[in-house]
Amino acid sequence: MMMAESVGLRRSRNADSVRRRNLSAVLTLVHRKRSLSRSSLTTLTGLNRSTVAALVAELVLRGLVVESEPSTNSRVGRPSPVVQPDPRVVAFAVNPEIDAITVGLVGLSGTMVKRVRHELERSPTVTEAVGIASEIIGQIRAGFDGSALVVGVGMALPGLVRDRDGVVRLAPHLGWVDEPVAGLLEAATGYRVVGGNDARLGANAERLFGAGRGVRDLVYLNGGASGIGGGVIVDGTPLRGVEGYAGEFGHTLVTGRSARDAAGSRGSLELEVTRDELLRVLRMNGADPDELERALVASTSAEVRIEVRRQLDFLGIALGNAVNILNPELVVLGGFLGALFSVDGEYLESKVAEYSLPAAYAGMRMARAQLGSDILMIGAAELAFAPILADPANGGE
Amino acid sequence: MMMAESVGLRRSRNADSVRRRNLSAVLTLVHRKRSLSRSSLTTLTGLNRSTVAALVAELVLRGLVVESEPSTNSRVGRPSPVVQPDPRVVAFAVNPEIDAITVGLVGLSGTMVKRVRHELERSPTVTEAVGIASEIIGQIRAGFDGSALVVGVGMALPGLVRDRDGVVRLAPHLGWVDEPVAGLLEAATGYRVVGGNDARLGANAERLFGAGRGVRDLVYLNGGASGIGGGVIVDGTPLRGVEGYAGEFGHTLVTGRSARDAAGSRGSLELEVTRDELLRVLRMNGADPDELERALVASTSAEVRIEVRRQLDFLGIALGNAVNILNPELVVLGGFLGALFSVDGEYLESKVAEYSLPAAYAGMRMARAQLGSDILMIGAAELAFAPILADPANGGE
DNA sequence: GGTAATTTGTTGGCTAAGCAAACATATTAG
DNA sequence: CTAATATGTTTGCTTAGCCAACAAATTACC
Repeated sequence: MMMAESVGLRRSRNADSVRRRNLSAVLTLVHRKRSLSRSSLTTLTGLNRSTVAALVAELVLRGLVVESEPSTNSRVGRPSPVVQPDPRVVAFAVNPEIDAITVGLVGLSGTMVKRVRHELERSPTVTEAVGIASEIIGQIRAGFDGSALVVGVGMALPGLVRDRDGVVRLAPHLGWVDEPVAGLLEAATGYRVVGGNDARLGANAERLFGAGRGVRDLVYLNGGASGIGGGVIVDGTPLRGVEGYAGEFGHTLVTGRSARDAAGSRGSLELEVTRDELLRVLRMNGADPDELERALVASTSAEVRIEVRRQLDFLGIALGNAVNILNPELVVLGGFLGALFSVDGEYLESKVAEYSLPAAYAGMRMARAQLGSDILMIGAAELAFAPILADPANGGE
Repeated sequence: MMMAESVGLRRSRNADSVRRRNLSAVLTLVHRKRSLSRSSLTTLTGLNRSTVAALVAELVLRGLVVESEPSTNSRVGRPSPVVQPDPRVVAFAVNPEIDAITVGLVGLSGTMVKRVRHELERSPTVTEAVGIASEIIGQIRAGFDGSALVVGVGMALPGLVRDRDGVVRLAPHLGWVDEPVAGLLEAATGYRVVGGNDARLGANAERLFGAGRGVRDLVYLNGGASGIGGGVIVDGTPLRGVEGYAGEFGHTLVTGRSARDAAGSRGSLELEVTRDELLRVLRMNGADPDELERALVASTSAEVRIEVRRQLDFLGIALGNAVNILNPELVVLGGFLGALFSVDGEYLESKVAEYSLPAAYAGMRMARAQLGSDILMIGAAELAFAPILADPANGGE
């Protein structure tokens, strides 16, 4: 059993796994493209016309997709019906933070249906977070007309999350240690709840619907108020590691301090590259990402310019190392790292070039994150959609 | 077509791909285990008895495996025939180095059949390397009795290799730049030739037949005379990156020097952690790995102890970063890095613990590489075996 | 405006391949 | 020597994708 895994065989590969794979392929395509003609499904999957017709029919029967009249502006030939995710299929997304808990309702098309942000006076305990989230979920649920199919709840958690069971091993900013958040919310709501690290979910969201569409190998780094998180997509799949902790770029050592002077700080990326320091040199307190970016771009202060370059130097080291190790096609920068990139992307690129192998650097490009504030909602919902996308016939159980 | 890829669908998933997958699963298991009863194939694959019988029969017919009498010491019940790789199925492995070119003949069971090391006065040009390799291959070929099935040639190359076409982008120690080595050897021998970075092939070999058996996420680092190479296995698959350059840990920045004093060296791992420096403090010139290790362990010199710790400090930083980013289950150290680990593994572990997140470190262990000098031969041959393992029915073309 | 070309949907029969069940066989247990 | 057990072997069943023929809906073009 363990050995079967080691050959790379996931499930049974008996005859009916073919059906499962094909249903999954079709549903996944519809999910990602949001709208698609049946004929393009045929070309994209490489399956026979008649087979695709049968697959789509089954998905319609299961209430996962809807088929509608062909679009008018078509080419020569018989028009092909349009296939879209059934709007009744939804997932909840939950994102607890220091100052708020956000709950969203996301459709199978990857679009936000509803979004509720509950502001907080102080950082919530696990019990509070679960209580508030389940209450909001209950409210939204009460508004359903009965036809909705909720596939589950995905949680974007700011910390180390063991993805097997959604236990938060450590969320320093929330002060959570070894908290079975997913399990608690599951008990409170009755839905299946899956948790994941916020930045890793963001990486996946950017790959599916943002700057990384169609890219199979990318590195995503996000700069937030509480530090730097990241995620890696390898060959189209989010990198997990053994227990789901992969992608912690924030703790990469980027200076020799620790090795040199024992008294110094650890010299990790997220100690050197911080939003707070940018705000300080800009003489601002707290700002939303756009505001920060405008101020950075507008600033003519030498102090600001120097600080930006200092931070870009360190970011360049971390990215250079990442490029050497992972040889990605794309590096996506989100949060205030995106702002830094906007301010002086060329300088950052020159630094990455300096610290990475020419061949690896040559195959790479950089981009800002495209998804805005919905990114974590979409990423979290993706967790909840995953089972049904992988196995549309039995994904519910 | 590109999009089909982005859904994670490799080939066609029509009905006969099931057969391909199952044949591949069986042959891969036989390849890895070397010897296996048919009944254990049934349990390991999860397929039906009769299906496995048919699959094995087809593989026998194609000359890829042999079935033999059941082993005598069996349990209750009808004994099950033993399935093994057909010994006639072989691959050539080629490893050009500064001072020698090694050619090996490796069986489908992953064992060395023959090995020829051709010593050189000076570093070979590409033409020389290809010439020598193809001549040795010709000689070995001449000794075949005609029944041998050569699936191809795998090359372990000390440098950056674009794995799509086996072009060496840069092999600093050999002085090769943008050399289509694989193509040249293919033309010279008529066999299909595939090339890969030596350390990455080593990582795969260790995973299949060495310290990493059964492990799905591992990081491998090898220390050689010419630097430090590495490879990463993610979820059971070697990490490639876009063009196959992933795993270049040697160039990881482990000091802040470059950012601090522009005059200093780059401060990369392989500039700080070197075999030459160990040899220098040991007052040795050139030594085989075992000799170096014995000397290191035996030495009581303070200078040696200090240098070992200095190198372990840097190695600890690089590994700590790697652990944070990749969250591996196992770190395997080969070459003189294995020797360093033997000398003071506990110190290295303490350093890795210091630079990595506790949760990620807790899930990890370290080990020495197990495969000796055959590692590159086995890893390279694996490249040649890959097509036939993936598609036993048509892997030849 | 009518016919041809084109593309796609629909239907019915075919085939590949895994599965299940019944039976056969070779071993150990006692 | 018989029972228990595990596995090989054989036969027919079922699933599901494919193909080919035909139908339908659109554009192209005279």
